[in-house]
Amino acid sequence: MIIEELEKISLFQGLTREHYAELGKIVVDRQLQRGQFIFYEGDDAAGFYVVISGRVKIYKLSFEGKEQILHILGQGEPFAEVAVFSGTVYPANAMALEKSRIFFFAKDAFVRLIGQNPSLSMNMLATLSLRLKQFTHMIEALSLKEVPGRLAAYLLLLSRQNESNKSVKLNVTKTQLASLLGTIPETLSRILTRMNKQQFIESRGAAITLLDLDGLNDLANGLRKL
Amino acid sequence: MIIEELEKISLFQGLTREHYAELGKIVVDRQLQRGQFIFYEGDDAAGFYVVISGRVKIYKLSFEGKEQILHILGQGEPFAEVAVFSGTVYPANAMALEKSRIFFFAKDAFVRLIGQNPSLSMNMLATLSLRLKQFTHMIEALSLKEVPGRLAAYLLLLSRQNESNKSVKLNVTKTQLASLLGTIPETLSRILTRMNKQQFIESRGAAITLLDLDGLNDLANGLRKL
DNA sequence: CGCTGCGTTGAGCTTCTTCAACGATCGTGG
DNA sequence: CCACGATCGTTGAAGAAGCTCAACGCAGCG
Repeated sequence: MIIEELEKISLFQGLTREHYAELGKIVVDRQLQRGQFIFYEGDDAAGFYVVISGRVKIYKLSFEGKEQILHILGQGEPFAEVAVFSGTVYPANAMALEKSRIFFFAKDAFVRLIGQNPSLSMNMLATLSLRLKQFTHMIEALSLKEVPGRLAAYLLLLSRQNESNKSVKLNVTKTQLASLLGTIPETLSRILTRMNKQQFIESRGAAITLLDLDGLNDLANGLRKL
Repeated sequence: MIIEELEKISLFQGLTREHYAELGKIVVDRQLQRGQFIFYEGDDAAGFYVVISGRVKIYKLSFEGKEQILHILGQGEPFAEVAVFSGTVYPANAMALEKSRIFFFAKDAFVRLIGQNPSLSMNMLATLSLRLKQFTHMIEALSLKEVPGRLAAYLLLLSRQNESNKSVKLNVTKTQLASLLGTIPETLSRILTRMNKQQFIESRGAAITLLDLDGLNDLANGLRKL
């Protein structure tokens, strides 16, 4: 049961049967309620996690309580890997967005495994690099784009992933989307309204149809304003 | 000459004599003028670099020309490592801030080395993790802190590094600092003035004395406003 | 059935940017 | 070595973008 789940995790692709067995020995299987905390920023970092089912958010909080979501992770995605290789505490908070199942891997046991398995370490390097790239885009968006541009970029990203090009279904609440885009629900709501009025999109609840891909692209690149 | 430089690079600590020789074979030694470009965002990523002397900035540009500096790198620090493990193009621009010397390592040759050397791969994992943590702080700052808070956090960071606790010397121009903090020179200048007037700091050019560490800490954490 | 969280809208305000002007400084070529 | 241009840094006035606060409808869930 556990081994089967391990084999589905892309981070663990290319491992030998023995290594799966090793992983199986050190893994801790956890069930989470919706809204349950996994760790808080500053907690001692004992290891990292992989989402088996459900969804998890990684986020920071300001003193006033404003939230910035760094990631929303789904099936097969690892999180808190940073804790394994650098630093002794988690640099952000983690919470289950829905009923979820996650695997925990203790730091030291995992480091031993990775030292013996070049393929595992290459996978981990690729994972970390990917995250760095994502953060690069997030920093760019926060610093160089206004909220309409960030939203447009996000919608286009979704449409590229979904393949059903012009129709997109938000997989997070609008409040969470606001937090992911570095803004607040009120602002997001207003901008969605404006995008509707100006025929960039047509949104009904979580279902959004992209009416003007070129226009959205211009918004995302700062070539046009709302 | 080259081998000696390689031995000083912390990313390469713990390697055998043979591996240094290998690295020496694949390294490309480059001299850069102040202001010289190293690569542009979107360029084909052939490998990564290490700064031997001088300083290099990694940055993004908006369509309107506003710049966000992601990193400023000095002696011994690697950059563009992401290019090696994920993606085919550089995700940002790189330019020498001063006369600099850098080493270039081609992607494929380096990947071969890393596959054979667990110590090298652990070093690389640690490096990437550190960068991720730095980016986490940057995202937090951009999204959750106002400019005075970002500046206070930056000054405190410098003072912690320098050990000469309360006296800090900016190692970048104020224009660059503004870009690093996600703002513009005018705003930074105004805030420095206010911090002076309110006795948080005393600044003369690039030399800044931190007069009220607790106050700066409060600013950095959003407990107090300027 | 009531409660809680989500989403929307309006009014007012804060923060930051833009645009403009100007002095200081730095580096370079004459 | 000086003079010049370019960059850097500062300050003011005006404007834009986004946030806060408040109110309210709505849906989902216990």
